[in-house]
Amino acid sequence: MEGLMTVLRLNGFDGTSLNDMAEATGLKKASLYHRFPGGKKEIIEKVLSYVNSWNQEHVAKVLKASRVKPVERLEQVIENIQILYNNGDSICIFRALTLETSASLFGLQIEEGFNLWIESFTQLGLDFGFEKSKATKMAQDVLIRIQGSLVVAKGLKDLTPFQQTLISIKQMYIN
Amino acid sequence: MEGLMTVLRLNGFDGTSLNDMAEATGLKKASLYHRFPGGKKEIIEKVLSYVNSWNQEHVAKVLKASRVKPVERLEQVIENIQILYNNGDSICIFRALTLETSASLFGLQIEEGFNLWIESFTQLGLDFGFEKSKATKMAQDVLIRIQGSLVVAKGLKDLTPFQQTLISIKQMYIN
DNA sequence: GTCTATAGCTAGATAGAC
DNA sequence: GTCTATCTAGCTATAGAC
Repeated sequence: MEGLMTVLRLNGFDGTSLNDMAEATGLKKASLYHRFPGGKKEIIEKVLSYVNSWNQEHVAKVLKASRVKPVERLEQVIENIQILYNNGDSICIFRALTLETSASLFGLQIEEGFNLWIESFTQLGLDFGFEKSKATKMAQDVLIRIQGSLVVAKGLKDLTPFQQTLISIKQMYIN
Repeated sequence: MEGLMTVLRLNGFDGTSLNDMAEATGLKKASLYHRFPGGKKEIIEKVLSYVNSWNQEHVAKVLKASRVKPVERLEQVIENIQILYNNGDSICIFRALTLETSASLFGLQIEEGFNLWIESFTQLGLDFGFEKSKATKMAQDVLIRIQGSLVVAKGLKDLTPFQQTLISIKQMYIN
């Protein structure tokens, strides 16, 4: 799954061939078809399920841990986000899969992933003491800025936009 | 050029075939090779040059028009951005071309496009009276938020993140 | 459950008529 | 400068041995 995620983030739907996927998993093409009879589409669906489990575990669960102080939750999640995106060098798989064909195939799972982030960060905002509408707006802003900074970092070949964005997100909640 | 831009934004580098491009232009494949001997790569290079000319004309030139009041420049540019991205429904071509293969092929032109935006919005910030470092930071933030809101809008199938982002960008400079 | 071999198709690219 | 026809390579997917 990790290997599949990597090639998909690098090359997107049309740019990732079944040969690439075979190489990434160490299996041959026919073996992939044995495990995923639905072919390329099913493989990616399973990868996206894996990604959303990761989000559930390393984003949602952390942000909603009501026993932990909000500041600590935020810091933990930011650390996880840095790992997920490899300090800004790795593209978000949802971004890589939101071109025409792939968006129509996997739109529901992508929507689910984004909504999970927004929902979790909204809870964090509430626990920080912001009111509902403000907390929601902040959560959307977090998602927008992270996604945007990844695009810009890649385009400028400079990871500082991503890193500064994480800092300014922290300040959004703390100041 | 407009037609080529459209298919490229929708499908990206690997997802856009020469047949798609032929259909988008009304020419046959062989005619495309006559006009662009370098094939797919050269076609996209020319499209990106066209895009950067558009940016020069409809973003940079507008934002740097020192005779016009900064507020009016900002409003004009936001209107142009809305048209460019079709109210948030159309992906940025730079975003569609920043996967592995295409990023390495067209990285310089993409970087050029992003830098033009940042530079132009920095000038706007200066003319609004912000100091240099603040104006630069705001300009980067504008680019990040626009790109991010396009990603999120597409992922959520909801254009409001993009539209609200344009509003909040206006407020960034005016308030 | 993994593999080799291959089918059927479309990709990018070229040759050459008009 | 546009076209039809065609090349080779790679694609997704399948058949069938082990």
